[in-house]
Amino acid sequence: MYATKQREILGDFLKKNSDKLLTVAMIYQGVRDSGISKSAVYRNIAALEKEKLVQRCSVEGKNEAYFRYLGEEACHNHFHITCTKCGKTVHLQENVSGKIAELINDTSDFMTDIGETTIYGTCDKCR
Amino acid sequence: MYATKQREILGDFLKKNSDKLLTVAMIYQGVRDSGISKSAVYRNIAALEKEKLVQRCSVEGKNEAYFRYLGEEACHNHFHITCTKCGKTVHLQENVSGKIAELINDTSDFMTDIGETTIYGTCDKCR
DNA sequence: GTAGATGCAAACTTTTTGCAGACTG
DNA sequence: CAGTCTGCAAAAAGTTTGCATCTAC
Repeated sequence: MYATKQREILGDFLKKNSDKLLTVAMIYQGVRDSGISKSAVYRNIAALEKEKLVQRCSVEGKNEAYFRYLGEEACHNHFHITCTKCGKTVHLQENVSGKIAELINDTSDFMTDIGETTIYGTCDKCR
Repeated sequence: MYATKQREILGDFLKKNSDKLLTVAMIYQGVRDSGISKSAVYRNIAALEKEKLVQRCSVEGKNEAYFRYLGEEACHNHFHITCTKCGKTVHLQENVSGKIAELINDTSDFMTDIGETTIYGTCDKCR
């Protein structure tokens, strides 16, 4: 994966908005002035998704794909909680995340994939 | 919401496949012979989603919407775990689910919405 | 009888792809 | 220089909608 100017622009934008859920339209809106095409956004998002640096998710009632940036290394070791009302996302403490994963692994036939999971809820502002 | 024949067909199909993630294409494929149009599938799925009887989710690398049936009352009181490899879904024990929700609520500013959350992992067969 | 559902086809939105030219290493 | 990426525009895929008709209550 070459370090192109477009990729850098996209990466910067994603990092800056890692506490939100973004659609391709939102991303494109935010970076088009820096000079990057919609196809490049699609192609790079797809690449980042394969590398697990970006996570695809869905929002109730919406048909477009939403994405969240998970670029930081540490993000694979803790759960993310997203507000179903406003999309705000926070990182759950790592020790709590581990405890939860353990509980699940012990009481089911599944091995939890923390990085793939998003917990939904309501943030204090939206309550 | 009238109890139409189409709705019944759709409901039966969803119940029968509540341990899988389904796309509209899959659903339509499974019910078209019973006599139900694609629009009716879309419209009814949307209605069921609003009623929280069906949950929208996404699958890595796929752009279409996936759905899971959550029709049973009890399904709102426990987490669901879905295998990222094969889509198989199981219900996590209710007391464990409660414990997890409590942990999250106590260590973050969020109130967990169990019904909205799907935990991802790998099932024993896929490991 | 009336409000609500359906089917069909057309419209729309979102995503993917082919290709020629540009850039990275 | 070779392999990869980009932008554009066209194509494809997935979803929604208008309307006439039919059905549930």
